[in-house]
Amino acid sequence: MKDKLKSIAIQLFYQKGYHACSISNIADRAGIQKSSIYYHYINKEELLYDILKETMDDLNKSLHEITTNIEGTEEQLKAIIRNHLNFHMERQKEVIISDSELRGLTADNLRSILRMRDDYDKKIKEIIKKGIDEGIFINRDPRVVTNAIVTMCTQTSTWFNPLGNLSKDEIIDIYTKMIFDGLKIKK
Amino acid sequence: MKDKLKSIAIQLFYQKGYHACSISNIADRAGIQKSSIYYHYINKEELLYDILKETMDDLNKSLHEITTNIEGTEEQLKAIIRNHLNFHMERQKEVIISDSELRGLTADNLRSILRMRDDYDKKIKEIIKKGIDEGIFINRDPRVVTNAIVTMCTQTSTWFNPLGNLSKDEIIDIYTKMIFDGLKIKK
DNA sequence: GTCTATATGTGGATAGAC
DNA sequence: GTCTATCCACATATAGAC
Repeated sequence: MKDKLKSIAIQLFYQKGYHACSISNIADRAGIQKSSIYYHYINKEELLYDILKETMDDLNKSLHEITTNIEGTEEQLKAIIRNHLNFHMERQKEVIISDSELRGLTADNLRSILRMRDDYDKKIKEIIKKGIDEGIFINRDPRVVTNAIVTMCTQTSTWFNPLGNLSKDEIIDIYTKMIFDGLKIKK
Repeated sequence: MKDKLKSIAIQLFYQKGYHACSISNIADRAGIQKSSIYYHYINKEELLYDILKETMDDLNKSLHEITTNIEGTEEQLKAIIRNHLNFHMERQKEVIISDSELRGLTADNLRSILRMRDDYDKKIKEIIKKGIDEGIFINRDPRVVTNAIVTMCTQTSTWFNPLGNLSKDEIIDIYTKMIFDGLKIKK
């Protein structure tokens, strides 16, 4: 039931927003009384935190896999982009909640999630830096470059349509080429 | 007072989120009773809609200025990117509300805002298409390319720090170069 | 592990005086 | 244009039975 509640909450927090979705809404859909929810979660925030924590954990784990198993700066960055895009197109609801409902967390929980997010971004920034040092990437502020890449990939969660006429792989291909080579035809 | 209420609402909707911010919160900060708000706005949603509408209006106007006053596909796209970035770094609160609180709108109001947003995106897509036809941009799905560019620029609203050590112009410069030429040093 | 019943607060919104 | 007073619905959360 705890898992069921979580997946209902993901659906409803995504659809209506955390504050617009009540404990009753979740209970109704689970077919239990709202008071029964408090057996599984001490309060509403813990339910939100559980979702955010799991999502960030999974994302960070997938990044760790890549940095330990793939060699070469450019290949690493390509794999990271592919992974980030896949993750955000596959788990659209969770990542949209992660991006818009952090204000629903109290201070400690917020800190914990922000630290995970910072760790993730920092690892990518280090790879960009490495590429600049190795002379394969153009020397531009790594913080800004990282933000640009991460945010554009993250936002696929908001517009990607699994039933649309473009597959995830086609989008990954376009994004990768755009990031590495840009828009313009070189003379 | 109506303007004052709007600017307080922008601040609070941004900080706490639309549903987490009550009419009382806004009234308190304005130094009036909550019932007095209903003299200016018929309900809470109209206040949200007023903010979103004005923001989208301003954004669309600025885009129209560019497409009528600037010649050349590449120069137009550069100006659009510069404008979009400037707008999103200058009006961070409003655009973040625009991006996260659409669910607070009822059907008619939502349709109206979405149409404005679609118009905006469509104009950019047309310019990308034109650049492809003219042989200056690489032939990739214009919808995807537009989304990539627009979303990465929009998200500066979430991380740009006006007090940070990078100016808006420096960020615009980096973004423009990344979009047109990518990350990699060409051999 | 889920139920019924309930406490308590606060939400958006309206009526009518000044 | 702002006030006081009030309505009613619904929010989160708890107590205690089954």
